[in-house]
This record gives sequence, structure tokens and C-alpha cells, in this order.
Amino acid sequence: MFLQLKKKLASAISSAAGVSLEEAEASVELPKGQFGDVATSICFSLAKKEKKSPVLLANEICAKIKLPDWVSEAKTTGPYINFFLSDGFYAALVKEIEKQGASFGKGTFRGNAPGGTGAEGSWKARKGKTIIEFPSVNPNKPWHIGHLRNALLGDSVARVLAFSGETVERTDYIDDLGLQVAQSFWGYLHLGKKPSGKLDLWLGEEYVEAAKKFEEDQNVQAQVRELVKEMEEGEGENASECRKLVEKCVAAQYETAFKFSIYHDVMIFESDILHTIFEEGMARLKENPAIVKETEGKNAGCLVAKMTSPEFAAMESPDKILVRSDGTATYTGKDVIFQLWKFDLLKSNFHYSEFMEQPNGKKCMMTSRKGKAGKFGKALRVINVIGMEQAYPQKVIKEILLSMGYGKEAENSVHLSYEHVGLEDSKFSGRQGTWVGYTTDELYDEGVKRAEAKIKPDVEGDERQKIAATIAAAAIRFTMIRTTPEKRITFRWDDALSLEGDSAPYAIYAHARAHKISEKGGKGKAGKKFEPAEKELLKKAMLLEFIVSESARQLRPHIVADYCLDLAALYNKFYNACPILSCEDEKVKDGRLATNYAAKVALANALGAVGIPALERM
RNA sequence: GGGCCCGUGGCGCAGCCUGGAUAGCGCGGCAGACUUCUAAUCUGAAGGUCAUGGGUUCAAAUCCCAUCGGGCCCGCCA
Repeated sequence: MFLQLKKKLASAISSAAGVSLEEAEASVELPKGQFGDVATSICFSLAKKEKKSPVLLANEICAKIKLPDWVSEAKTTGPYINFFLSDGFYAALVKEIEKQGASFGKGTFRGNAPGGTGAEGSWKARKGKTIIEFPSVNPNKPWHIGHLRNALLGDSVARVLAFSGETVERTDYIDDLGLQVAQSFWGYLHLGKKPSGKLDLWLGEEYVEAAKKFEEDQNVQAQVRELVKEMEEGEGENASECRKLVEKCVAAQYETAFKFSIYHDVMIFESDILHTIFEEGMARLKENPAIVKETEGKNAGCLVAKMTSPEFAAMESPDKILVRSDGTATYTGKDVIFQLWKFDLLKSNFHYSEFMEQPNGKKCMMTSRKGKAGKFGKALRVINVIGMEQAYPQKVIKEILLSMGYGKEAENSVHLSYEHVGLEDSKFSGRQGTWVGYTTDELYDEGVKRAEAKIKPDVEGDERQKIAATIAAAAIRFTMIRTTPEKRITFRWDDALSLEGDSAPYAIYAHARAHKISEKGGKGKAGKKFEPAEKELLKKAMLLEFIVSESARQLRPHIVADYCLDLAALYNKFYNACPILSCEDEKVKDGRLATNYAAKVALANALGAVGIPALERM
């Protein structure tokens, strides 16, 4: 409805001020204070053009303007023209929200919509899929709170994109051939301990110990290197046993993910890349004149991508090695090939089999050597959620795509970068085991404990546990996504598990209140008169679709998270200012019930858009 | 040598992309509101050189340049 309102205003402004519709629409803004409900700043730009005072122009235009539907008054404040929305508008809005229900605020894919230009236009030009890859944690340790930020960012962006009307595929990359996995596997084989407890945690602890031995003992190093080789070749008992172990570890990691409602569609195993698309991908890279085999200098014997763009010019060593002199591929080398696959630029493909059914009812598939063909990949846009320290290799991937003639794909390769979560005086190191005490599971358990302690005593048993679990996951998700991704988060228990103020429980609480009232009093009937508190609340609710589309455009879920807080705050104000069930005037009561219901719907949808369940009771 | 990100009340964050009215929110502290639809809430007051210095503009937290402070990157590591 915000869009419709804007269009109506734009047309009125356009004819009164003699400007184009686009210009008029762009000038429509939401005033911060109590100047009006909607405003136009058109007089500033017009004043420049016509060399007149903007204040004077505002008065002229305001006198001329023909008020559209939904607008009851226009009045100037200095150079601004402020519009006031009619009670009829609010009534229409309340009805519209009630009618749309769960799809209120949901975007519709606009296909060939005019106005799509530039980077956005190229993938929005036709209906297509966005692949989002996250969190791609090494499968030999538990997620710590830093991994959780990646996963929650990826999951939330995926949800926002989906809610805004896009087709999204969630991919997880499993590096089952890395040195880290080999070290853990070596520990599993040689340290003589039996796996116990949650496997990811057990393997992580093995890894810390094995890594230490690896540093100190050359024999261990040789054995681990040998394991890496066997795993890469993919034949023999060690290779298959290690794959099984990795799968179990991933299953354990996903157990953690599910606590936070983080889901995936498909996981791509490194070992499967190596045995399927790798050869073709490598051949394609070698065709590229920008990729050369060095014969002299420090990179002699390596296959190297020459970075020629001016922005690389002043770097110490801008060229990126893709294949080492011993013939093995680097991360970047494999990543480029994987990226080619994501964009459907290779003929060869993976086979898939089912990995597990997730609590959301959807299957998560995985690549495997003897599975069936699948429809994964073939994206128009690829978003890789990776820490910002990897900006340079991600940039290299784009450059290589560009040099291969895949300009569009380069443009549609997005590195969604984020800063790390750190402790007050240190950062997380997998090898040194500094994550001990800061695993995602530990954070969650502590959160559940704190949430449980706050639940009213009349909620008992299973429901109490369920609510505590939901609140904990929501509170943690919220603190992880409410900060813009490029900002570093310093982890503190009390901040991460905050249950009051700017937090998920605050917004969920507002929803639970609204739910209780509509449960008792029903959906009501939109009134004819609206209190100021109702108007403020409804104006905010009106913006949901706009907020979601902005959040999707910017790939920043915190925009929706922030909006949830605003909406909840306005609901709580309404709740306090306007008694509903005890209201004696039946008409007023019905109207307030309708507003209450609309707010409940908007809150639930907004929370849902970033993966926070709107509880009915807490 | 070059590049990227951050710097907003005591603390934690929005706002910057796309310049516009009184810079929002939470925590903490202060003063209030539960016999009333859930006080995980609400109301009020206090607290700000938007890191610094220039520039562009009728208008700068927002755009440009420089400087300072913090984090990160430019490995045949992973």
C-alpha cells in the first residue's frame, strides 16, 4: 500500500508542480517528527531550476495541489509540503493487511520490470535463481560463535531474499580434503581415543591435539600428508572412512544449525569437485590467455592468474597461483572452478544423494559419487558469504571470470563479506583451540538457561522448554544480525543473550501480547476513527514490503531486524495508550481489535522474514 | 609500497549507498506507572566537538581529499 500511496501522491505533485512522475515520486519521503505523515521535498530541486525561493514555491504548489484519495490535508512547513493521511486510508490499510495475512509484505518477483539497470538489472532481467553459499565450516570441529555469525547472516539473507520474491538455493561447501580434516582424521586413527559425545566437538579436540603433534613431529607431518594424498585420490579404505567421518561431523554441526533454524538445500563436497568438474574446469582455465604457466621467477612451475586490472597494479604480488608446482590446486584454483559450475558454465556435473531430512521438512542433498543427477546450480547470481579477510581471493575469482569473457557472471558474483566475532582481547583460532568455551552449542545452552528463568511460572513442562529454546535461538540470531555485517562484533555474554530492550524477545513479546488479545477478542472490524498511537503503528506496518525489498537489495538483514524493533515499540505504545478488551464503546473496541490484528500480522511476517518465530505465548 | 573495513552520549548499535526539517534506539544511572488485555512493558528528565582538518553545496553524520586511531588483506599456508 505504501507503493500505491506514493504513486497517488506522485501524480498529484507532478501535475501541481509541473515535474515528471519519477521526479515527484523520488521526492516523497517520510518525515521524522510530527510535521506530517508523508512529505515532499520537491521544492528544493524546483527552487534551483526556477530560481525562486523554495518556501514560496511550497506555498504555491500546496495551494494548487489536488488531494488524492487517502490524503486529508496538505500543509507547508517551510520548504516542505506535508500530507496528512485520512482515517479512510488507515481503515483500508487495516483491511488490506487482514486480507493478505501471511503474505502481507511479501514481494513479488517483478521479472522484466522497467527501471532495472546496472548490476541489478542483469540478473533481475529474467527470472532466475540466486545461489547463496554459507557457512562452509571445516568439517572437523564444532561451530564457534564466529561461524554462527556467518551462518545466521547467510540464512537471514536467504530468507529475506525469498520473502522478497526471489528464488534462492542454499549451498554449503564441505572441504573434506583439507589439511585440517586430515589432521583430525590422523588423530582419530592414531591418538587411540574413541569418539564420544557430539562428534564435531570430539573431532575439534582431536584436531587441537593432532595439530600440535603435527607442528612438532616430522613423522606425523609425513603421515598426515600421505593421508591427504589418499583422500584426494579417493580410493582405498582411508578415503572412504574419512568421508564417513566427515559426514558424521557435518551431521553433528547441522544438529547445531537446526537449533537456530538454519537450513540448506545442498552440500557440495570438495572430494566430489575433484572427481567430477575439476578436470574440465582446469582445462577451461588453461585456455584462458590471462592464466599462464610460469617458467621463471618465484612462481616458476605454477599455473598463475595474471591480475592486470589497475587496482591490482601497486600490490606487492598481485598474481594468484591456481596450481602449485607439484600439480595440486590451491583454494582459489578450486574456487574458480566451483564458481564456473554455479553459473552453469561447465558441461560436467555432480551426482547427488540424500544427506538428511531437516526439521523444516525439506531434504538436504549432498554430492556423492554414485547418486542421481540433480537440478542444483545454474544460478543467475551467486552470493558467497565469506569473511572480509578473503576479499582479495574473491576479487580474483571475479577477475578470472571477466578474463574468460563471462562479464555478466563476474558482475553477478557477490562477495557478501562480514567482519569477525572476536573476544575482548583475542580472536578465535581453530588450531589453538581458543574456541573452547565459545562453541555455538555452549552459547545456546546458556541462552536457554537464561530464557527459561524468565518465563512466567504458569507455563510448564514441554511448552516451557520449547519457549525457552525458541527465545534463546531468536535472541542470539537477533544480536548476530542486528549489527551491519561490516562491523566487528566483540562477544560478551550479556550482550549476546540480552532478553530485554533492543532484542528479539522484545519484538516477540509484543507479538505474544497482540496474539492474546486477538485470541480473546477476535479480529475486530476496521474503525472510522484512529487514535494517534494507532496511526503511528499502522504507518509503520505499511512499510513492511518496502523494508524487505531494501533489505534484499542491500543484502543486509539488519534492516528488517531494526524494523521489527520499531514496529514492536509502536505496538507497545499502542497497547499502553489504547485499552482494547476493556474498552466499553463497542465500535471503538472493534476498531482497536482490527488494528491489533493488523499489527500482529505485520510483526509475525517481519520476524519471519529474518527467521525469528513469532511466539503466541511467552 | 598498495588495497579493504570500522570510528556517532559512559557502554552497545541504527542513520551514510540515494545530502534536506529537532541525529534515532537500547544498556547503565535518575524520577515515575502493575487490584486494569502478559512490567521480557510503558512514561518523563539527564547525557552528543557524529575521530580530526579541509573541500563541494542554498544545505554535510551522509559526498570528495588529507590526517589520526583500531581491525584485516596482498603465502606454492589453510
